[in-house]
Amino acid sequence: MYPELLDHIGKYVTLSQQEQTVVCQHLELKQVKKKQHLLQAGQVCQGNYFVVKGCLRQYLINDKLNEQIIQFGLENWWIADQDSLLNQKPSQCYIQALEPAEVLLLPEKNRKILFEQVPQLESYFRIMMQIAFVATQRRIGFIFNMSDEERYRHFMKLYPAFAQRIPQYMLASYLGFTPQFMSRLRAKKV
Amino acid sequence: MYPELLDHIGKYVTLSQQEQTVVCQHLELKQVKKKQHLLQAGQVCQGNYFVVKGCLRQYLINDKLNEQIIQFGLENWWIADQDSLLNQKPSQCYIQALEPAEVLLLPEKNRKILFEQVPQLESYFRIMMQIAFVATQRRIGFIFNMSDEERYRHFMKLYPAFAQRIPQYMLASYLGFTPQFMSRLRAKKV
DNA sequence: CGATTTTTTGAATCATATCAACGTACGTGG
DNA sequence: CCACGTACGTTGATATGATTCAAAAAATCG
Repeated sequence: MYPELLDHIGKYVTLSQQEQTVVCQHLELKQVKKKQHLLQAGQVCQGNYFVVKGCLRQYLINDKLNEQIIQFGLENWWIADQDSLLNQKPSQCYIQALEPAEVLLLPEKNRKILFEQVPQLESYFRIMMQIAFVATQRRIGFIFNMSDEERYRHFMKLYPAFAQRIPQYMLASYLGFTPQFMSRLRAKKV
Repeated sequence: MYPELLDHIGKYVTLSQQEQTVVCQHLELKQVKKKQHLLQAGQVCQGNYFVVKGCLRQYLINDKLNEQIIQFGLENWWIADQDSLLNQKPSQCYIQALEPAEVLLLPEKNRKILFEQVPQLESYFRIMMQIAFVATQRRIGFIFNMSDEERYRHFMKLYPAFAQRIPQYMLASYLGFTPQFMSRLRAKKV
């Protein structure tokens, strides 16, 4: 049984004891080493990963051969390449552990079987997607309506602890500017 | 019966004749005049709108009192403020028709009832959210990895017809730059 | 047709990138 | 456990893409 995940699901839908057991039977617990990849560009994404412990990033390599971070994956959140999953096509991105991590994999083929047995999960995942969509839309709003400096300060205010956890250049990449610029922002008195 | 929507649903899940009828019974057809709003900031979003005909935009007013377009809604696509719907909170944005339009409203309270009667719809909406999420994530990739000019040319190549349908300054807003800059891009020889 | 909305153009300015060099920290093998 | 190499962070000078403000020109609408 995986209490972290079951607790998370419990916030959105109600599962019986038996359903909880069925859910856990369809998952695979994976220990991931720092810097290890769960997904590499070119592969079809195996399924959805629930982060029990640790911190992951999803990124792609752009035309200038720079890494561009699309998203971070933290405790009690899902991470996957939904595009690759939905269309069963090779991914364009990478998912990598930034710290030693523990994740639960819900393999895509198990997902389909599981959703038939526990239909509430369809609802749970619909809500997860809705939340992810809203968050991403909001991020676009920030990108367009705030300067890089504002966005940086906003992020630091919201997630000061998280910023400590990752190298600065990764945060710069996520926020959409260069590490040099970020260094200047930090140097600047507020 | 609303064939456009039923066709669309049919691409993702299978509904019986009777289920199709039930779905349509929970919808409200609305004729929307040009410039009319389906949602105003401060209101709780009424539900999901399926665009049968016409073109809508979802936008917010930023700190500098400029309109920032978050998304367009075209034929055979859904538009709504998911944040407002999910959390039943007042919206921060507007949804407005750019042309005389015809939309189907699935009111939020009907949605819940309907999903119980036709569980495949939960799956259908899960997929809609997943598609929307992927599209928005991809948009962030474009914003970070392409210059404004590249993004403009990319958009024009993908959706030349759509670009004709809306004022330039709205496309500029969607792409994240000023109308003046867009005018200069157009003036420039390719 | 006049009124409003949308697009264009010019000049000045600003935010951020780029390139390059140097400083620091950190983890890995000897 | 130290030393070395690599990864990460800082700083300065210069370049550039995009914004701003202002005004005129063009298109659209009732």
